[in-house]
Order: sequence, then C-alpha cells, then structure tokens
Amino acid sequence: MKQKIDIAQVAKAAGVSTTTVSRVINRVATVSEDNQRRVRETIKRLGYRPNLNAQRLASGKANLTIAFVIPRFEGIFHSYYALQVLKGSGIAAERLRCDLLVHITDGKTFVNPMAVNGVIFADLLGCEELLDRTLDEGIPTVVLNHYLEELPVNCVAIDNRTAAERVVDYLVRLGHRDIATITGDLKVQAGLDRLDGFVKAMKSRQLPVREAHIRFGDFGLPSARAAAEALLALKERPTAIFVASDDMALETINVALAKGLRVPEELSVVGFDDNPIAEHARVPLTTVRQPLTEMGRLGLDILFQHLKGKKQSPTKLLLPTELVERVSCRQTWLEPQHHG
Amino acid sequence: MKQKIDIAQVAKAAGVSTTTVSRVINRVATVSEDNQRRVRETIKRLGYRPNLNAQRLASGKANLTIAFVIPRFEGIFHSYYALQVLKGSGIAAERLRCDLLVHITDGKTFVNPMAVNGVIFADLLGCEELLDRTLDEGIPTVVLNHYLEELPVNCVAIDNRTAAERVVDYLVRLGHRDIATITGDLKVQAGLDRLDGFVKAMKSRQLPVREAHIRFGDFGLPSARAAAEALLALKERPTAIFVASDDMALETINVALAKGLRVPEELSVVGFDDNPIAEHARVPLTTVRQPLTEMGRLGLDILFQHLKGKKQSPTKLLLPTELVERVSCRQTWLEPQHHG
DNA sequence: CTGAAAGCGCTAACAA
DNA sequence: TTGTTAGCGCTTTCAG
Repeated sequence: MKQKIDIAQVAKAAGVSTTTVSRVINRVATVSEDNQRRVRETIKRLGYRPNLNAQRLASGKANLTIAFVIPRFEGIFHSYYALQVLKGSGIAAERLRCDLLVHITDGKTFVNPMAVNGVIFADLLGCEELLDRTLDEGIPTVVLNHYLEELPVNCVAIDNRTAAERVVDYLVRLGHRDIATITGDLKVQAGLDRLDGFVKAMKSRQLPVREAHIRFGDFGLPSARAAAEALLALKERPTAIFVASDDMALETINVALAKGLRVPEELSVVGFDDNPIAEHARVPLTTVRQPLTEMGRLGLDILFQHLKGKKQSPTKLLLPTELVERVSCRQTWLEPQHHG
Repeated sequence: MKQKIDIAQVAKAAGVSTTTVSRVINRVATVSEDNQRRVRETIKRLGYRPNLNAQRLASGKANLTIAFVIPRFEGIFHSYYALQVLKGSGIAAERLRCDLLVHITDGKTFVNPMAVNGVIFADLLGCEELLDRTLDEGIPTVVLNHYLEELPVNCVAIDNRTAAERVVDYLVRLGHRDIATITGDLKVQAGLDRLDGFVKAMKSRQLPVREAHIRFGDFGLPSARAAAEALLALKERPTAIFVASDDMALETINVALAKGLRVPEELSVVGFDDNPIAEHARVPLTTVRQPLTEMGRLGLDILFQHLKGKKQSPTKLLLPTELVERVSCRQTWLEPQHHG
C-alpha cells in the first residue's frame, strides 16, 4: 500500500531500461539529457521512491548504523546530560557518515540489537539486560557514563572519584574541616563513586567523616531538601557541603538561605555537573564540569574503530573533570561580608 | 572485511539448509531441538550476523525510517529545547516501531533525504534548503517550531503570538502600563511572533508602545544584558519587561538587581520557555510554558499518519501555551515589601 | 520437520 | 549512451 511502484514500472513508463533509471537516480553522468529529463519527470509523476533495502543490498554499500540508546529514566533524561552526550555522538556520526538510530527505552521495550552494526548506551540505567544481549550477540557496544570493570565492553566514563577528591582538596584549602556530603542515587555508579571519592579524600587527609555528615539523596530535589534540612539542623553543623549534583546543590542553597544562613559566608556549597543552571543561579555555583559532549564523541569514535576492525580489545576510558570556581564557597577565616 | 560470512556458510557448517538457518534466526518453531542447537552454536562460533538489508528486502518487512533533523545551531542546541522535542518524537517512535535517525546538521552536511521514509525538522534554522529538497522529492515532511503559512508542508508550532498577548494581559491586570520588551532573534519565527503579539496586544489595549521600550536581543545573554541596561537607564523606566526567553529574562533580572532595583517590587519580569532554570533561579520566574514534548510527539504522529496514507493534505497545528505564575511579577499598587 | 527453488528491488559488469 | 544479464543475502512458498 505504501510504495508499490518499482523501478521497472518507471522504466517502462519512461520508455527506457531499468539500468537507465538506476543511473539517473544515482547521478551517473552517462545518460543523455533527454532521457534524464524524461526519467526524472516520470519518477515525479509516479511518485516513485527507490527501495532503500534493495539499493543497499545490491550496491553492497550501506552506512554503518549505530543505535544510540537513551535510558528512559526521567531523572537523566530531563537533565542537561542526555542532550550533551547525544550531541557529541551525533556530530561524530555526521562526520563519519554513520546512521545514528536513537532509541529512548526503559529497557523493556523491544529493541532489536541484531538490526544495527553497533550500540552506544548513553547510560546503563535500566538497560542491563539489553547490554547482556548485545554482548551475547557479539555486537560491538560502548557504554557511556558507567565504567564496567569486569565486562569485556568498551566504556567511556567520568572520573567521579578523582573529581570528588579534588573538591575535598579545594574545600580543605579554603580552611574547611567539617565537610558534609549529600549523595546522589547510590544505585547509579556516578552517585556511588562521588561518595567513595569524598570519603577516601577525607580519610587520607585525616579529616573527620561523621556519619551524620553523610546524607543520602537520589538526585531528586525533594531528597536534597530533606538532606539539607537534616544537615543544617545539626548541632555540629558543617561549614561546607559537597552535593552530588547541581540541581541538588541549588536546592541545598535554597534551604540554607531560607534558614537565614548566608551562602557562602556561613556555608560553602559545591555541586557537580556544571549544568547551565549553576551559572545563573541565585548564588552562582562552584561545581565540577564533566566533558559530556566529549564523552559522546569518544564513544562513537571508539565504536567506529571497532567496526572498522582497527581495534579488538575493549577500550576503557575515564575522563578527567574540571573544577569551576564561582562564588558558592568561601575561606573559613575570612570575615563574613554582607552583600549589596 | 566487516561481515563476510553469510547464511550459506552457516548452513554448510551446521550441515543444514539455509532455510533451516533462516528459520532459527526468525524463531520459527518448526525446527528440531537438535538442529536448533547446532545452528545457534554455529552462528555464534562463526560470529555470523544476518544482513539487515537482505532480510528486509526478502521479507518485505521494514520499519519506517524517519530522519529527525536537529539544526546545528548552538543557541537552540544547547538549550533545553532540542531534547524535549526529541523526547516527544522518540517516545512516539518507540511506540510506533519507527526507526528514528537523528541528524545534527548545519544544513550543509550531506544528508540524503532519499534514504528515509519521512523527515522531521526539529526547527527550520539553517535547514531551508534541505526542506526544499525533501519537498521537491515528495518526501513526507514535518517542520516543528516554525509555522510555514505558504508551503504545503506539515507544521507543528507554538502559538507565540497569543502567548505574548496573554503576557501583556497578565501584566495589565497587575496594573502595569509602562511595559517594555526584550525581543529574541527576529530572524527566528518565534522571536518575531513574540514581538508581534506583544505590540498587537499593547495597541489593542490602548497602551503606549514607546520605541525606546522595544529592545532587540538575539536570545543570547550579552544581548539581553545590553538591552536590559538600556531599558533600566531610561528616564521613563518601564515597570515591567516581557523578555523573549528565560535565559534572557534571568539576565535581565541580574542587571536589575545589580542596579539596586528590587524584583518584583520595583520591576516585574516575564520570561518565555519555562526552562528548568526559571524555577530555580534567584527570583523564580513567571514565564510561558510551551508544550515541547507534545510538539515532538505530534510531529511524529502526523508523519506516521501520512506515511500510512491515512492523511493527504498538510496538517498545520499551532499549540497553545500556559502562563506559569511564579514570583517575578507584582501588582503595581502594592506597597513594596522587603524580603528575608 | 526439512530443503529446493523462486524471487524481493536494485545495481553493476559486460556487451552492444 | 544504452540494455542485457547476473547476482546482492535472505525469506518463503511448496513439495517432500
């Protein structure tokens, strides 16, 4: 019903052979002006559209098709994150002439990994089974934002541990000792690693890691609010808080301000992500910038290498981050100032 | 080099016919346990991957392939916008089992529209020529976020004019009369329409539209800053400003606060987009929410209808918006209050 | 339960 | 410049 006319019908209608029609479709120069015109006109008149599969099969030429899987997980999807990563892969795909097939899935909807040359998971969230399948089928795969130590699969992730350690260093340099943290969802690797890095750094610097100073959030605003309220109600109130995401950090600041605490004068806050909202916030946020677009780009490039057979063993990358200093932190020994 | 073994080789190695191999690939039940096992094992051993194009061609079954074109235009791409729209189309594509091919392009890179069943432009920015081509080739096409009055093409856009009028109404109801606007890029339809709607609404309410009260921005922060500074330096300073995007609105507020003006007590500001940043801003922003995800969803649904032959004439939709009231506006007759 | 044979719609030698 | 003739790799009747 959709596409019944084929090249033969066009050929007949135009009074030429299928070869000639094929030639004009493929812009092969060796067709007379006259036939060219006639064929084009016939194609348009009949509304003919070549069958892509037949073209590809016959010519043996086909772009590499890569599935870009975005977990349908509201948290990540709504955030700044997904688009930045997609952008990186998308621009690389354009450059390498790959077809990028985007799938937004909760991991349950049917995605046939057999149908593509390779797969990129923008994150692993909820797609563990899908990953098993691609691995099982031997389909070249890259997992972004989740470092899989054990599995023989390509990974490109962010070095969250080192990032968290740097944050602690920074805070310590400003004179803080009572540093708390509000974690992300610990089921998410990034969440866990940021906490690990934090704890490790605190310990190695002989700083107290009070149990009450570790509060568990889940990247959602309500969890951050609860955590911040608990933290700020403490008798031994921290002078600084490392929060696992910018969203949550901003919410933490809101709680502090509502309580009449000045930020950064009385409380320093560091976020994570460098979400654009961090820059424009009430108190521009000091945070950790992650190379998201770069991660997407690398993911596609690595997959391409593998597909071209130029690589065999899994590539595992841990990308460095950058601390972006804005105004949400302050040296402890400075006299609190009042603003305008 | 990539994929040399075919079904025949698998068949031979497994000691069965190609038909049988095909059957196990396609999970047709009528294969003996024994053969099934043997074939699967052989497939894995040889690392055989079926040729998708051959499969599709032979079976006549193929998913619809739809190109989702995202203009590579930093402004739009970086924003909240693109992902929301993609999300809408992506989820619909998943539901309808369409392949969504994402192209991030500046309109110049080679995109072969012949190779897909339909095209969705996430925006027209820079893709005018591409659109001409798809139209010329007779490929079903949907343009999002840009209403094309003349062209016989499906459009789903936001009703920016009415939205702007509503904003004026709202401000008038709060008692404002000296209302200014900072426009978006007027080369972008949304920018122009928001200005048009503003001017129209002001005139129809007999309110003064001072030339000095219309400042031209381009959706960029620097332009907003300049515009805001000019506006607030005026002798006849407006009591309210309608800004064409949330980003710019927030920058406007920053300028105002830096000048010592209180918002909303001394200056009301309305944005446009309902970008998440608007909610978490220093002064939570009253703004216009656009149904972006819905727009994406509709785009794909409409395209699907056309591809199924259930629709012929172009569909043109103008989606309504919603004013989200937060705290950046204030009644003029209220006594200014102090916060905190 | 299995296999032989006939295409799917198009391209690409090879002749003419 | 054009047409003839084989396939591309797989699925699918239709016999067995």
